[in-house]
Amino acid sequence: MLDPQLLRSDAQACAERLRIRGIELDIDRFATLDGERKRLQVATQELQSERNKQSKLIGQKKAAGEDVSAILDAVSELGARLKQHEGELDALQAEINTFLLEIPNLPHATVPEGQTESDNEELRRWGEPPQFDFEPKDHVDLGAGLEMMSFDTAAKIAGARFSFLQGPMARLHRALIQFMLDMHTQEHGYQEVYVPYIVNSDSLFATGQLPKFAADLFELRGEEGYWLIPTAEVPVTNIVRDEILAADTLPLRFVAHTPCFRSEAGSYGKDTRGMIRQHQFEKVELVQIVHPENSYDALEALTGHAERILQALELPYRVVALCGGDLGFSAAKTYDLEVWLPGQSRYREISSCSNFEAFQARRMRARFRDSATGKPALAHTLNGSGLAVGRTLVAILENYQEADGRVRIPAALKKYMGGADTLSK
RNA sequence: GGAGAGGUGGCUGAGUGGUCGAAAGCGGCGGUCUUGAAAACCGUUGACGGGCAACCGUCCGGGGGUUCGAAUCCCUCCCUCUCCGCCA
Repeated sequence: MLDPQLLRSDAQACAERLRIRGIELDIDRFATLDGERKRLQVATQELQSERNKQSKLIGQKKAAGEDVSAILDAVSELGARLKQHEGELDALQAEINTFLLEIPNLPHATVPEGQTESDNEELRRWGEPPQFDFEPKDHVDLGAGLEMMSFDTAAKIAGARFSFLQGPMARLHRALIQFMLDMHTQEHGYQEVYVPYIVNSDSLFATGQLPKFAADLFELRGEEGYWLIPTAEVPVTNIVRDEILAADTLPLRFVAHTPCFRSEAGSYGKDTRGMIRQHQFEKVELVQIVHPENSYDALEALTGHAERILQALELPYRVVALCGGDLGFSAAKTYDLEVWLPGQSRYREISSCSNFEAFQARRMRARFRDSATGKPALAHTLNGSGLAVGRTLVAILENYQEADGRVRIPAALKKYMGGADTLSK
Protein backbone atom coordinates (compact mmCIF):
# COMPACT_ATOMS: atom_id res chain seq x y z
CA MET A 1 0.00 0.00 0.00
CA LEU A 2 1.21 3.48 -0.78
CA ASP A 3 1.55 6.01 2.00
CA PRO A 4 -1.87 7.73 2.14
CA GLN A 5 -0.14 10.88 3.40
CA LEU A 6 2.00 11.00 0.29
CA LEU A 7 -1.04 10.45 -1.88
CA ARG A 8 -2.78 13.39 -0.22
CA SER A 9 0.17 15.73 -0.25
CA ASP A 10 1.60 14.88 -3.67
CA ALA A 11 -0.72 12.83 -5.82
CA GLN A 12 0.86 14.23 -8.98
CA ALA A 13 4.25 12.82 -8.10
CA CYS A 14 2.70 9.42 -7.33
CA ALA A 15 0.85 9.41 -10.63
CA GLU A 16 4.03 10.28 -12.48
CA ARG A 17 5.94 7.41 -10.91
CA LEU A 18 3.13 4.97 -11.64
CA ARG A 19 3.21 5.98 -15.29
CA ILE A 20 6.54 4.13 -15.49
CA ARG A 21 4.44 1.02 -14.97
CA GLY A 22 2.05 2.15 -17.65
CA ILE A 23 -0.64 2.76 -15.05
CA GLU A 24 -2.83 5.82 -14.78
CA LEU A 25 -3.72 6.78 -11.21
CA ASP A 26 -7.21 8.21 -10.81
CA ILE A 27 -6.19 11.29 -8.84
CA ASP A 28 -9.58 12.97 -9.00
CA ARG A 29 -11.36 9.94 -7.62
CA PHE A 30 -9.01 9.82 -4.66
CA ALA A 31 -9.28 13.55 -4.02
CA THR A 32 -13.07 13.32 -4.05
CA LEU A 33 -13.19 10.28 -1.77
CA ASP A 34 -10.64 11.68 0.62
CA GLY A 35 -12.26 15.12 0.77
CA GLU A 36 -15.56 13.51 1.64
CA ARG A 37 -13.82 11.29 4.19
CA LYS A 38 -12.29 14.28 5.89
CA ARG A 39 -15.62 16.09 6.12
CA LEU A 40 -17.40 13.02 7.48
CA GLN A 41 -14.62 12.11 9.85
CA VAL A 42 -14.50 15.56 11.46
CA ALA A 43 -18.28 15.64 11.80
CA THR A 44 -18.40 12.13 13.23
CA GLN A 45 -15.64 12.77 15.71
CA GLU A 46 -17.35 15.93 16.91
CA LEU A 47 -20.49 13.94 17.60
CA GLN A 48 -18.48 11.27 19.37
CA SER A 49 -16.78 13.88 21.47
CA GLU A 50 -20.13 15.42 22.40
CA ARG A 51 -21.59 12.03 23.32
CA ASN A 52 -18.59 11.21 25.46
CA LYS A 53 -18.91 14.49 27.32
CA GLN A 54 -22.63 14.05 27.97
CA SER A 55 -22.24 10.46 29.06
CA LYS A 56 -19.54 11.43 31.47
CA LEU A 57 -21.80 14.15 32.85
CA ILE A 58 -24.60 11.64 33.39
CA GLY A 59 -22.25 9.49 35.38
CA GLN A 60 -21.20 12.39 37.54
CA LYS A 61 -24.77 13.62 38.16
CA LYS A 62 -25.98 10.15 39.01
CA ALA A 63 -23.16 9.74 41.45
CA ALA A 64 -24.21 13.05 43.04
CA GLY A 65 -27.85 11.87 43.20
CA GLU A 66 -29.16 14.46 40.73
CA ASP A 67 -31.89 14.01 38.15
CA VAL A 68 -30.57 13.09 34.69
CA SER A 69 -33.70 12.45 32.62
CA ALA A 70 -33.37 15.70 30.61
CA ILE A 71 -29.83 14.97 29.48
CA LEU A 72 -30.73 11.37 28.79
CA ASP A 73 -33.30 12.39 26.18
CA ALA A 74 -30.94 14.81 24.51
CA VAL A 75 -28.16 12.30 24.24
CA SER A 76 -30.24 9.47 22.90
CA GLU A 77 -31.26 11.68 19.99
CA LEU A 78 -27.57 12.36 19.44
CA GLY A 79 -26.89 8.64 19.40
CA ALA A 80 -29.11 8.10 16.39
CA ARG A 81 -27.31 10.77 14.38
CA LEU A 82 -23.99 9.38 15.42
CA LYS A 83 -24.88 5.89 14.27
CA GLN A 84 -25.84 7.28 10.87
CA HIS A 85 -22.54 9.14 10.54
CA GLU A 86 -20.47 6.20 11.69
CA GLY A 87 -22.15 3.95 9.15
CA GLU A 88 -21.41 6.35 6.31
CA LEU A 89 -17.85 6.88 7.43
CA ASP A 90 -17.18 3.13 7.67
CA ALA A 91 -18.53 2.56 4.18
CA LEU A 92 -16.45 5.38 2.77
CA GLN A 93 -13.29 4.23 4.46
CA ALA A 94 -13.85 0.73 3.13
CA GLU A 95 -14.13 2.20 -0.36
CA ILE A 96 -10.93 4.21 0.07
CA ASN A 97 -9.17 1.17 1.45
CA THR A 98 -10.13 -0.94 -1.56
CA PHE A 99 -8.89 1.81 -3.82
CA LEU A 100 -5.56 1.98 -1.98
CA LEU A 101 -5.11 -1.80 -1.87
CA GLU A 102 -5.29 -2.00 -5.65
CA ILE A 103 -2.60 0.60 -6.38
CA PRO A 104 0.79 -1.01 -7.10
CA ASN A 105 4.00 0.16 -5.50
CA LEU A 106 5.90 3.18 -6.81
CA PRO A 107 8.90 2.11 -8.89
CA HIS A 108 12.29 3.17 -7.58
CA ALA A 109 14.01 6.00 -9.45
CA THR A 110 16.49 3.57 -11.04
CA VAL A 111 13.81 1.36 -12.62
CA PRO A 112 14.15 1.42 -16.43
CA GLU A 113 11.22 2.61 -18.49
CA GLY A 114 9.48 0.15 -20.76
CA GLN A 115 6.41 -1.98 -21.25
CA THR A 116 7.51 -5.58 -21.62
CA GLU A 117 10.19 -8.11 -20.85
CA SER A 118 12.14 -6.98 -23.89
CA ASP A 119 12.64 -3.57 -22.29
CA ASN A 120 14.40 -5.03 -19.26
CA GLU A 121 17.96 -3.83 -18.83
CA GLU A 122 20.74 -6.39 -18.86
CA LEU A 123 23.28 -5.52 -16.16
CA ARG A 124 25.85 -8.30 -16.35
CA ARG A 125 26.56 -11.81 -17.52
CA TRP A 126 28.37 -14.58 -15.73
CA GLY A 127 29.83 -17.72 -17.33
CA GLU A 128 29.87 -18.84 -20.93
CA PRO A 129 27.04 -20.81 -22.55
CA PRO A 130 28.47 -24.31 -23.22
CA GLN A 131 29.46 -25.28 -26.75
CA PHE A 132 28.22 -28.70 -27.87
CA ASP A 133 29.58 -30.70 -30.80
CA PHE A 134 26.15 -32.28 -31.09
CA GLU A 135 22.60 -30.96 -31.13
CA PRO A 136 21.72 -30.37 -27.45
CA LYS A 137 18.41 -31.79 -26.27
CA ASP A 138 15.97 -30.05 -23.97
CA HIS A 139 15.24 -31.38 -20.48
CA VAL A 140 12.08 -33.17 -21.55
CA ASP A 141 13.91 -35.37 -24.05
CA LEU A 142 16.83 -35.84 -21.70
CA GLY A 143 14.52 -36.82 -18.85
CA ALA A 144 12.57 -39.24 -21.02
CA GLY A 145 15.80 -40.77 -22.36
CA LEU A 146 17.06 -41.38 -18.86
CA GLU A 147 13.64 -42.75 -17.89
CA MET A 148 13.59 -40.50 -14.84
CA MET A 149 11.00 -37.87 -15.83
CA SER A 150 7.46 -38.45 -17.10
CA PHE A 151 4.83 -35.88 -17.83
CA ASP A 152 2.40 -38.61 -18.91
CA THR A 153 2.55 -40.12 -15.45
CA ALA A 154 2.11 -36.69 -13.84
CA ALA A 155 -0.85 -35.97 -16.12
CA LYS A 156 -2.48 -39.26 -15.18
CA ILE A 157 -2.08 -38.60 -11.47
CA ALA A 158 -2.99 -34.92 -11.50
CA GLY A 159 -3.22 -33.23 -14.90
CA ALA A 160 -1.31 -30.84 -17.11
CA ARG A 161 1.45 -28.67 -15.60
CA PHE A 162 2.65 -31.22 -13.08
CA SER A 163 5.84 -33.23 -13.12
CA PHE A 164 6.92 -36.69 -12.07
CA LEU A 165 10.54 -37.55 -11.32
CA GLN A 166 12.03 -40.84 -10.23
CA GLY A 167 15.26 -42.44 -9.14
CA PRO A 168 18.46 -40.39 -9.25
CA MET A 169 16.71 -37.42 -10.82
CA ALA A 170 14.27 -37.21 -7.93
CA ARG A 171 17.30 -37.35 -5.67
CA LEU A 172 19.06 -34.62 -7.64
CA HIS A 173 15.97 -32.46 -7.24
CA ARG A 174 16.12 -33.01 -3.47
CA ALA A 175 19.89 -32.52 -3.44
CA LEU A 176 19.45 -29.07 -4.94
CA ILE A 177 17.18 -28.07 -2.08
CA GLN A 178 19.67 -29.26 0.55
CA PHE A 179 22.54 -27.59 -1.24
CA MET A 180 20.76 -24.24 -1.48
CA LEU A 181 19.59 -24.28 2.14
CA ASP A 182 23.06 -25.20 3.37
CA MET A 183 24.74 -22.41 1.47
CA HIS A 184 22.30 -19.72 2.57
CA THR A 185 22.33 -20.78 6.21
CA GLN A 186 26.06 -21.51 6.49
CA GLU A 187 27.57 -18.85 4.25
CA HIS A 188 25.01 -16.07 3.88
CA GLY A 189 23.64 -15.71 7.41
CA TYR A 190 20.03 -16.76 6.89
CA GLN A 191 17.95 -18.56 9.48
CA GLU A 192 16.11 -21.58 8.15
CA VAL A 193 12.38 -21.63 8.86
CA TYR A 194 9.64 -24.18 8.28
CA VAL A 195 6.26 -22.62 7.56
CA PRO A 196 2.64 -23.47 6.70
CA TYR A 197 1.90 -24.16 3.03
CA ILE A 198 -1.68 -23.02 3.54
CA VAL A 199 -2.28 -19.43 4.58
CA ASN A 200 -5.22 -17.23 5.50
CA SER A 201 -6.48 -14.26 3.50
CA ASP A 202 -4.91 -11.70 5.84
CA SER A 203 -1.45 -13.00 4.97
CA LEU A 204 -2.15 -12.71 1.23
CA PHE A 205 -3.46 -9.17 1.60
CA ALA A 206 -0.31 -8.30 3.53
CA THR A 207 2.12 -9.35 0.81
CA GLY A 208 -0.07 -8.04 -2.01
CA GLN A 209 -1.47 -11.15 -3.76
CA LEU A 210 -4.96 -10.13 -2.60
CA PRO A 211 -7.27 -8.50 -3.40
CA LYS A 212 -6.23 -8.20 -7.06
CA PHE A 213 -4.70 -11.55 -7.92
CA ALA A 214 -7.00 -14.16 -6.42
CA ALA A 215 -7.28 -15.80 -9.85
CA ASP A 216 -3.60 -16.78 -9.74
CA LEU A 217 -4.08 -18.74 -6.52
CA PHE A 218 -5.55 -22.06 -5.46
CA GLU A 219 -8.19 -21.57 -2.80
CA LEU A 220 -9.22 -24.51 -0.66
CA ARG A 221 -12.75 -25.67 -1.02
CA GLY A 222 -14.98 -25.98 2.00
CA GLU A 223 -12.65 -23.93 4.16
CA GLU A 224 -13.36 -20.23 3.98
CA GLY A 225 -10.29 -18.10 3.36
CA TYR A 226 -7.63 -20.81 3.13
CA TRP A 227 -5.20 -20.71 0.21
CA LEU A 228 -2.24 -22.73 -1.01
CA ILE A 229 0.87 -20.57 -0.98
CA PRO A 230 2.06 -19.32 -4.40
CA THR A 231 5.52 -18.67 -2.87
CA ALA A 232 7.20 -18.90 0.54
CA GLU A 233 7.31 -15.10 0.47
CA VAL A 234 3.77 -15.13 1.86
CA PRO A 235 4.18 -17.22 5.03
CA VAL A 236 7.76 -16.08 5.68
CA THR A 237 7.23 -12.33 5.34
CA ASN A 238 4.09 -12.60 7.46
CA ILE A 239 6.26 -13.73 10.37
CA VAL A 240 6.60 -10.02 11.19
CA ARG A 241 3.00 -8.98 10.55
CA ASP A 242 1.65 -6.90 13.46
CA GLU A 243 5.01 -6.87 15.20
CA ILE A 244 7.03 -4.01 16.62
CA LEU A 245 10.59 -5.31 16.48
CA ALA A 246 13.44 -4.08 18.62
CA ALA A 247 15.80 -2.11 16.37
CA ASP A 248 18.75 -4.34 17.20
CA THR A 249 16.97 -7.43 15.83
CA LEU A 250 17.28 -6.04 12.29
CA PRO A 251 18.14 -7.19 9.76
CA LEU A 252 16.17 -10.43 9.89
CA ARG A 253 17.18 -12.96 7.24
CA PHE A 254 15.04 -16.04 6.68
CA VAL A 255 15.38 -18.87 4.22
CA ALA A 256 12.69 -21.47 3.60
CA HIS A 257 12.14 -24.30 1.21
CA THR A 258 8.51 -24.77 0.26
CA PRO A 259 6.40 -26.04 -2.58
CA CYS A 260 4.63 -23.28 -4.50
CA PHE A 261 1.19 -23.60 -6.04
CA ARG A 262 0.01 -21.42 -8.89
CA SER A 263 -3.13 -21.65 -10.97
CA GLU A 264 -1.31 -20.21 -14.02
CA ALA A 265 -4.62 -18.81 -15.19
CA GLY A 266 -3.92 -16.67 -18.23
CA SER A 267 -0.77 -18.52 -19.22
CA TYR A 268 -2.52 -20.95 -21.55
CA GLY A 269 -0.29 -21.95 -24.41
CA LYS A 270 2.81 -20.55 -22.70
CA ASP A 271 5.64 -22.90 -21.71
CA THR A 272 3.40 -25.91 -22.06
CA ARG A 273 6.35 -28.23 -22.62
CA GLY A 274 8.36 -29.54 -19.70
CA MET A 275 8.71 -28.31 -16.17
CA ILE A 276 9.30 -24.60 -16.77
CA ARG A 277 5.80 -23.53 -15.77
CA GLN A 278 3.99 -25.80 -13.31
CA HIS A 279 1.04 -25.73 -10.94
CA GLN A 280 3.37 -27.13 -8.28
CA PHE A 281 7.08 -26.49 -7.94
CA GLU A 282 9.70 -26.24 -5.22
CA LYS A 283 11.51 -23.08 -4.34
CA VAL A 284 14.10 -21.98 -1.80
CA GLU A 285 13.18 -18.46 -0.84
CA LEU A 286 15.22 -15.71 0.80
CA VAL A 287 13.41 -13.05 2.84
CA GLN A 288 14.90 -10.05 4.60
CA ILE A 289 13.33 -7.55 6.99
CA VAL A 290 15.59 -4.52 7.21
CA HIS A 291 15.98 -0.94 8.38
CA PRO A 292 14.71 1.40 5.61
CA GLU A 293 18.13 2.99 5.22
CA ASN A 294 19.67 -0.32 4.24
CA SER A 295 17.12 -1.85 1.93
CA TYR A 296 18.87 -1.12 -1.36
CA ASP A 297 22.17 -2.43 -0.06
CA ALA A 298 20.25 -5.47 1.12
CA LEU A 299 18.77 -5.93 -2.36
CA GLU A 300 22.25 -6.04 -3.88
CA ALA A 301 23.41 -8.49 -1.20
CA LEU A 302 20.36 -10.71 -1.54
CA THR A 303 20.71 -10.83 -5.32
CA GLY A 304 24.35 -11.76 -4.81
CA HIS A 305 23.30 -14.62 -2.50
CA ALA A 306 21.09 -16.05 -5.22
CA GLU A 307 23.85 -15.59 -7.80
CA ARG A 308 26.27 -17.55 -5.61
CA ILE A 309 24.13 -20.65 -6.10
CA LEU A 310 24.32 -20.37 -9.88
CA GLN A 311 28.05 -19.73 -9.68
CA ALA A 312 28.63 -22.72 -7.42
CA LEU A 313 26.67 -24.85 -9.86
CA GLU A 314 28.64 -23.29 -12.73
CA LEU A 315 25.53 -22.34 -14.63
CA PRO A 316 25.83 -19.37 -17.00
CA TYR A 317 23.37 -16.59 -16.26
CA ARG A 318 22.68 -12.93 -16.65
CA VAL A 319 21.17 -10.31 -14.35
CA VAL A 320 18.48 -7.97 -15.61
CA ALA A 321 16.73 -5.02 -13.99
CA LEU A 322 13.01 -5.25 -14.66
CA CYS A 323 11.47 -2.32 -16.48
CA GLY A 324 8.43 -0.53 -15.08
CA GLY A 325 5.93 -2.49 -17.14
CA ASP A 326 7.37 -5.86 -16.08
CA LEU A 327 7.59 -5.03 -12.38
CA GLY A 328 5.43 -7.04 -9.97
CA PHE A 329 2.58 -5.36 -8.13
CA SER A 330 4.30 -4.95 -4.75
CA ALA A 331 7.90 -4.38 -5.85
CA ALA A 332 9.71 -1.06 -6.01
CA LYS A 333 12.67 -2.64 -7.78
CA THR A 334 13.41 -6.13 -9.08
CA TYR A 335 16.42 -7.94 -10.45
CA ASP A 336 15.79 -11.16 -12.32
CA LEU A 337 18.45 -13.81 -12.66
CA GLU A 338 18.13 -15.62 -15.96
CA VAL A 339 19.92 -18.91 -16.52
CA TRP A 340 21.11 -20.14 -19.88
CA LEU A 341 19.02 -23.01 -21.25
CA PRO A 342 20.68 -24.77 -24.23
CA GLY A 343 17.38 -26.52 -25.04
CA GLN A 344 15.84 -23.14 -25.80
CA SER A 345 19.03 -21.26 -26.70
CA ARG A 346 18.04 -18.43 -24.43
CA TYR A 347 18.19 -17.10 -20.90
CA ARG A 348 15.18 -17.92 -18.72
CA GLU A 349 14.15 -16.52 -15.35
CA ILE A 350 15.29 -18.64 -12.43
CA SER A 351 15.19 -16.08 -9.65
CA SER A 352 13.46 -12.79 -8.96
CA CYS A 353 14.87 -10.53 -6.23
CA SER A 354 12.86 -7.53 -5.08
CA ASN A 355 12.82 -4.67 -2.66
CA PHE A 356 9.27 -3.87 -1.57
CA GLU A 357 10.36 -0.92 0.56
CA ALA A 358 7.49 -0.21 3.00
CA PHE A 359 4.74 -1.38 0.63
CA GLN A 360 4.20 -4.77 2.27
CA ALA A 361 5.22 -3.52 5.71
CA ARG A 362 2.48 -0.90 5.65
CA ARG A 363 -0.12 -3.49 4.69
CA MET A 364 0.99 -5.81 7.47
CA ARG A 365 2.05 -3.23 10.08
CA ALA A 366 5.57 -4.66 10.26
CA ARG A 367 7.48 -2.14 12.33
CA PHE A 368 10.61 -1.68 14.38
CA ARG A 369 11.28 0.76 17.19
CA ASP A 370 13.38 3.55 15.72
CA SER A 371 16.20 4.17 18.16
CA ALA A 372 16.44 7.84 17.13
CA THR A 373 12.80 8.70 17.88
CA GLY A 374 11.75 5.85 20.17
CA LYS A 375 8.69 5.51 17.92
CA PRO A 376 7.60 2.57 15.76
CA ALA A 377 8.53 2.94 12.07
CA LEU A 378 7.80 0.75 9.07
CA ALA A 379 10.48 -1.76 8.16
CA HIS A 380 11.43 -2.58 4.59
CA THR A 381 10.87 -6.09 3.23
CA LEU A 382 12.72 -7.94 0.48
CA ASN A 383 12.69 -11.37 -1.01
CA GLY A 384 14.21 -13.40 -3.77
CA SER A 385 14.32 -16.94 -5.05
CA GLY A 386 17.47 -18.66 -4.07
CA LEU A 387 16.56 -20.49 -6.38
CA ALA A 388 13.55 -21.97 -8.16
CA VAL A 389 14.40 -25.66 -7.78
CA GLY A 390 12.59 -27.13 -10.79
CA ARG A 391 14.13 -24.63 -13.16
CA THR A 392 17.55 -25.24 -11.65
CA LEU A 393 17.14 -28.94 -12.35
CA VAL A 394 16.19 -28.09 -15.92
CA ALA A 395 19.29 -25.91 -16.26
CA ILE A 396 21.57 -28.65 -14.96
CA LEU A 397 20.10 -31.27 -17.28
CA GLU A 398 20.48 -29.07 -20.32
CA ASN A 399 23.88 -27.53 -19.53
CA TYR A 400 25.54 -30.70 -18.27
CA GLN A 401 24.30 -33.09 -20.96
CA GLU A 402 26.56 -35.41 -22.94
CA ALA A 403 26.19 -36.59 -26.51
CA ASP A 404 24.94 -39.99 -25.32
CA GLY A 405 22.18 -38.49 -23.21
CA ARG A 406 23.91 -38.87 -19.89
CA VAL A 407 24.08 -35.85 -17.56
CA ARG A 408 27.10 -34.96 -15.44
CA ILE A 409 26.51 -33.98 -11.80
CA PRO A 410 27.92 -30.53 -10.91
CA ALA A 411 30.87 -30.87 -8.55
CA ALA A 412 29.13 -28.93 -5.79
CA LEU A 413 26.29 -31.48 -5.70
CA LYS A 414 28.28 -34.69 -5.65
CA LYS A 415 28.35 -34.97 -1.89
CA TYR A 416 24.56 -34.68 -1.89
CA MET A 417 24.34 -37.45 -4.51
CA GLY A 418 26.28 -40.11 -2.67
CA GLY A 419 29.35 -39.35 -4.76
CA ALA A 420 27.69 -40.13 -8.10
CA ASP A 421 29.02 -38.07 -10.99
CA THR A 422 26.49 -38.77 -13.71
CA LEU A 423 22.84 -39.49 -14.28
CA SER A 424 22.65 -42.43 -16.62
CA LYS A 425 20.30 -45.19 -17.56
C1' G B 1 -14.59 -34.32 17.26
C1' G B 2 -16.51 -33.87 22.89
C1' A B 3 -16.04 -31.23 27.90
C1' G B 4 -13.94 -27.25 30.61
C1' A B 5 -10.75 -22.69 31.38
C1' G B 6 -8.83 -18.45 29.21
C1' G B 7 -7.35 -14.26 25.52
C1' U B 8 -5.93 -6.93 28.80
C1' G B 9 0.09 -2.29 26.92
C1' G B 10 7.30 -4.73 25.04
C1' C B 11 6.48 -8.94 29.06
C1' U B 12 3.79 -10.76 33.67
C1' G B 13 -0.77 -9.50 35.63
C1' A B 14 -5.30 -6.58 38.44
C1' G B 15 -9.88 -4.77 36.72
C1' U B 16 -16.47 -2.61 40.05
C1' G B 17 -21.21 -1.01 33.39
C1' G B 18 -19.79 5.64 34.63
C1' U B 19 -12.86 10.64 34.46
C1' C B 20 -10.18 3.10 32.77
C1' G B 21 -6.29 3.78 27.76
C1' A B 22 -6.52 0.81 31.98
C1' A B 23 -3.58 -0.80 39.00
C1' A B 24 0.89 -3.20 40.21
C1' G B 25 5.42 -5.57 39.00
C1' C B 26 9.23 -6.45 35.29
C1' G B 27 11.66 -4.34 31.21
C1' G B 28 13.09 0.40 28.57
C1' C B 29 14.58 5.63 28.86
C1' G B 30 16.28 10.03 31.88
C1' G B 31 18.22 11.67 36.58
C1' U B 32 20.40 11.52 41.84
C1' C B 33 24.32 8.86 44.22
C1' U B 34 29.32 6.54 42.49
C1' U B 35 36.13 7.09 40.01
C1' G B 36 32.98 3.75 36.88
C1' A B 37 29.28 0.04 37.36
C1' A B 38 25.69 -2.50 40.37
C1' A B 39 22.16 -1.58 44.17
C1' A B 40 18.90 2.08 46.08
C1' C B 41 15.88 6.31 45.27
C1' C B 42 13.18 10.01 41.97
C1' G B 43 10.94 10.89 37.30
C1' U B 44 9.28 9.01 32.67
C1' U B 45 7.43 5.19 29.27
C1' G B 46 1.09 1.97 24.57
C1' A B 47 -0.58 1.94 19.30
C1' C B 48 -3.21 4.07 15.29
C1' G B 49 -5.83 8.10 12.92
C1' G B 50 -7.43 13.42 12.25
C1' G B 51 -5.90 18.61 13.02
C1' C B 52 -1.10 24.29 11.73
C1' A B 53 -2.07 23.86 16.80
C1' A B 54 -4.65 23.70 21.52
C1' C B 55 -6.64 19.24 21.16
C1' C B 56 -9.99 15.41 19.43
C1' G B 57 -11.20 10.39 18.07
C1' U B 58 -10.46 4.97 17.89
C1' C B 59 -8.30 0.62 20.01
C1' C B 60 -8.46 -4.26 26.22
C1' G B 61 -8.38 -11.45 20.34
C1' G B 62 -11.90 -10.28 15.44
C1' G B 63 -16.93 -8.97 14.14
C1' G B 64 -21.91 -7.72 15.70
C1' G B 65 -25.49 -6.31 19.61
C1' U B 66 -27.68 -4.10 24.39
C1' U B 67 -26.96 0.90 26.83
C1' C B 68 -26.95 7.92 27.50
C1' G B 69 -22.26 5.21 28.55
C1' A B 70 -18.93 -1.47 27.54
C1' A B 71 -12.31 -4.07 28.99
C1' U B 72 -16.68 -5.17 32.14
C1' C B 73 -23.39 -7.67 29.87
C1' C B 74 -25.28 -10.67 25.29
C1' C B 75 -24.39 -13.21 20.37
C1' U B 76 -20.85 -15.09 16.97
C1' C B 77 -16.14 -16.35 14.97
C1' C B 78 -10.84 -17.08 15.76
C1' C B 79 -6.84 -18.48 18.84
C1' U B 80 -4.40 -20.61 23.39
C1' C B 81 -4.38 -24.06 27.54
C1' U B 82 -6.26 -28.67 30.32
C1' C B 83 -8.83 -33.45 30.07
C1' C B 84 -11.09 -37.24 26.78
C1' G B 85 -11.24 -39.36 21.78
C1' C B 86 -8.41 -40.03 17.24
C1' C B 87 -3.84 -39.92 14.83
C1' A B 88 1.79 -39.02 11.58
